[in-house]
Amino acid sequence: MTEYRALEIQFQNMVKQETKKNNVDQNDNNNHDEIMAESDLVSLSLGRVPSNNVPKNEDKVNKVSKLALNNEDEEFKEELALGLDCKFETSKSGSTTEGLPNVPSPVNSSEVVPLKDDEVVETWPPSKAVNNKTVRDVEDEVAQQTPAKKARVCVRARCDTPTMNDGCQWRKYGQKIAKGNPCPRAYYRCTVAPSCPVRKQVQRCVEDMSILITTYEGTHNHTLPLSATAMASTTSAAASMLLSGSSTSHSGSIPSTQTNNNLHGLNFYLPDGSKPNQLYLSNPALSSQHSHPTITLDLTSNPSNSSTSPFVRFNNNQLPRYPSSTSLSFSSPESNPMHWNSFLSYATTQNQQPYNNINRNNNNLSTLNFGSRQQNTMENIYQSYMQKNNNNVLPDSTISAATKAITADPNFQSALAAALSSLIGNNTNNQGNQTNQSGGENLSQKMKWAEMFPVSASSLPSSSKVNGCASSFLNKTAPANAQTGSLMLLSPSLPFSTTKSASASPGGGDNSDNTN
DNA sequence: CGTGTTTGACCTGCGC
DNA sequence: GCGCAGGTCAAACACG
Repeated sequence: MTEYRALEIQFQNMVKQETKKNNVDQNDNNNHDEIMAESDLVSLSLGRVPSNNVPKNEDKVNKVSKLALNNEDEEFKEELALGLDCKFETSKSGSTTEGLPNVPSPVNSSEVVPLKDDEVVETWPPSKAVNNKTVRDVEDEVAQQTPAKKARVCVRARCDTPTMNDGCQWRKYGQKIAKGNPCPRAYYRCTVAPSCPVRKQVQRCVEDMSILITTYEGTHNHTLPLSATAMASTTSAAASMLLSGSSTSHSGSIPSTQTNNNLHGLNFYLPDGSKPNQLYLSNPALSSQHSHPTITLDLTSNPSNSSTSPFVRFNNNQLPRYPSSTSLSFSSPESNPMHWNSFLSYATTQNQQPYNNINRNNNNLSTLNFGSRQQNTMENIYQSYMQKNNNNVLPDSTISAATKAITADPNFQSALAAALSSLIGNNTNNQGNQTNQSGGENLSQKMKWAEMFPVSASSLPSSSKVNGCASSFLNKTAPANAQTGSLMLLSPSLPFSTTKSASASPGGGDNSDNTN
């Protein structure tokens, strides 16, 4: 532990030094505040590769900083990639890290998504570029990057269409009747790049045919359409979360108590005590996937579990039977995703000031920010929301716990955010499929939202004054909103994606009507 | 004609 | 070694 702490401090010092260097290199002093603020944010870098020739190791350490310094819009489109490069910066004080002794380091957290050997070579050649790493570091990386089986992320969501429209392009290459489920399982391969190893399986749930079970495997090795980033970041973060937990669990060198504290990378700090509370996650979806570490994101509603916060529900009375698998439930107890739609819209509005500050100088930064700086905002949002819905009042302690749960772990934050975006996308999608009145419903929802959370338009930056509410942005296509910043990460999974519907997944055909 | 889907055959891993 | 089930291949087919 002493060595680990020393390394951790050393790493943080390196990050600080590199950040300072970049600040000097970058003559634009206006960027300084945003950069320093950025270090406090939870940032999904989306695998964006800086265009300047930076050595890989330096690149890893400093990717977030460099992201904040890059100003060219075109590079955003060209170099936006997804998968392994979710970067999480802890706060400068290091209190978060100290409080969470086993939180993976930023470097490790970006490298836990499994890869085949050849992919490792492609992405991080084990060459001289890694000369800063100790032998042990390299060994750890190898151990994490080459698990026995690829991690899988299973997404359960209610969906009427044959597949969820996750924004990516898929080609069906097989279909099989699996044992125990009369519904055929379809196999899809990512066709964005010929060599992309990502595959997904789509199958209806045998218990509830309205639930679509989509299982993602692998990591995209190419740039992604903006509309595909939400789901990809979800799966990436979830896989990262899963593997960080499982790899730790399987490590014999770490005392078991510490191992437990870091299980699945989720540590939650409740307000009633200083001791961290571990929420163990139930694990209902393992039946046919024993050979693969699997994490399940449950976007379906489950009325039997509706006693807790609508933010997140966990079955925390049960230890995971399978250490390599995890289940997360993002269900809404009311089964009404429109509430989440409103919620996110408001959150975006509230957060536009910092994002626009960043994006003025850094149009290519996609930042998903549920970080600690926004904690108060998150609480305020939720409490305001609850005040407007008196039939759903929860104790303050529950609200605080839920908020802290969301803000405590960056992996979880990103997974949650993208999962919510997926939920919204499905909901909007269904509306569009049912009738042609989705526009009217959106308008209606916007009005409801404005009623719940009146926001002075003058308080918003000029660039965000379009309709004065971020929900309006949900009705637009992704590229047109490149400046809206963080929630761009959320919008891509919405059904009005800009990918060519002809080559999208089968569900995309149904969704193409919603493009406008 | 190009692209995507279908579907039977084939491959592979695992349990017995 | 055998059988089963999951997963993949690839020729045939459909569609715009």
